[in-house]
Amino acid sequence: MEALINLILQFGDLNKQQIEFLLSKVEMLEFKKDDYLSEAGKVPRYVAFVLEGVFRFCYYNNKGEEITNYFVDEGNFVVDNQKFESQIVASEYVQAVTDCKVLVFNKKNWDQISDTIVGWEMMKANMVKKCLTLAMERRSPLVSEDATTRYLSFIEAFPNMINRIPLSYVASYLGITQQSLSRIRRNIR
Amino acid sequence: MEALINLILQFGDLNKQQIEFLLSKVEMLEFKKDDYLSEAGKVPRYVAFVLEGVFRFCYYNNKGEEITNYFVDEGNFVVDNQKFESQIVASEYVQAVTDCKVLVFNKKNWDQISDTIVGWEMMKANMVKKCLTLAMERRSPLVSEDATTRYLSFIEAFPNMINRIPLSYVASYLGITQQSLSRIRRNIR
DNA sequence: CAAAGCATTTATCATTTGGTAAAAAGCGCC
DNA sequence: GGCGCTTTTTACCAAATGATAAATGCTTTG
Repeated sequence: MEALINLILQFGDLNKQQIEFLLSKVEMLEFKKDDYLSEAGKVPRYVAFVLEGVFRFCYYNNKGEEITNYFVDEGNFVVDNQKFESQIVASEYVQAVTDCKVLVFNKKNWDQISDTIVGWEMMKANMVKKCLTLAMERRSPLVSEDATTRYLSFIEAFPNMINRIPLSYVASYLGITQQSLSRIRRNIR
Repeated sequence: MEALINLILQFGDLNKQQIEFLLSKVEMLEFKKDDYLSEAGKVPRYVAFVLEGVFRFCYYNNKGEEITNYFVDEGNFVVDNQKFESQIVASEYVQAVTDCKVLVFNKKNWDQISDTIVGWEMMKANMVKKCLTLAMERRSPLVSEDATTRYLSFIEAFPNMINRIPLSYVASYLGITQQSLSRIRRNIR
């Protein structure tokens, strides 16, 4: 709980009452490895905060290949924000890469927070902005660098994920086949 | 002017007075092809709205290669938002790809708008969110697809830029050499 | 422990892309 | 029109990555 509050307080001040209120709206959930937090074709149900584990965003391209877009681990929010806020069906999956424990807000509770805490909308907007900016900074270099450089910068961006994520997910995040990634790892050693 | 107001009104309502006030804070500037709107190592001076022309974001990697990150054309804001808001030095250049005409807000005026128009902060946050989301959607597919597919989706994302942007910029945006892009164009025909 | 089911690594060859260099095309300028 | 400059296209070979297939390694489970 504390980790969630600490994160939120980086984006604005809340008094004790407001924090109490927030926590009264939260629910703890567990996801087994490979479970979906939200699915393409369905409306996302939760804003989730990761207590334990790793999630990934992924989708399928027109060749039926599964593409991993992004990883999220402990201490961060994981949500298909745009689709959650407007309650429309998602085009991406959010899947547990490991067993996960999360705190979630459902849409009703999430909206009640906006209605109750003055300034919450602004805090929320800044949280979203920060997440998107970070994601952009991490994704952008993936286009222009060669595969080895991309892999090295992946390790830098997600240092404590490397031992918990299947090789194939990392490979698709980097835009290469898993065979290529395996080869790259050999050459690095 | 009207284009600017129309864009802004998509993110919230403003009365006539507020629109007047906004317009009193704006300044028209022209940039010649290759001029910089903002530079790496300098604090961005303006939020700019493009009336005519195309800008690009670019930077230099550790091999001294120039990498184009993004393009912005008529009807859109162009600004290194994060660096502008916090007034810290940028690491990217924003350069005119063609001769450009823009409306700009300097930092002082931009802040005055926040102080004057109730709800402006929220509108601003939503504008930034929208821009970042769009940029993410455009950049992400560039990682996982092959070069030909990337080029085709570039044309789709920026249909009226293709004849105004040097081949080399497009190539670096797509993460390939200009020779490769030239070859790809030949094969498409 | 053995068997089965995944995940990862290797190997081989085809294809794509990069690097270098040079030719061709486009464009402003005198 | 011709000259100089920049941009784009070609060509050639080297290097990186993809596709396919098989081998190895690692877990789970009975």
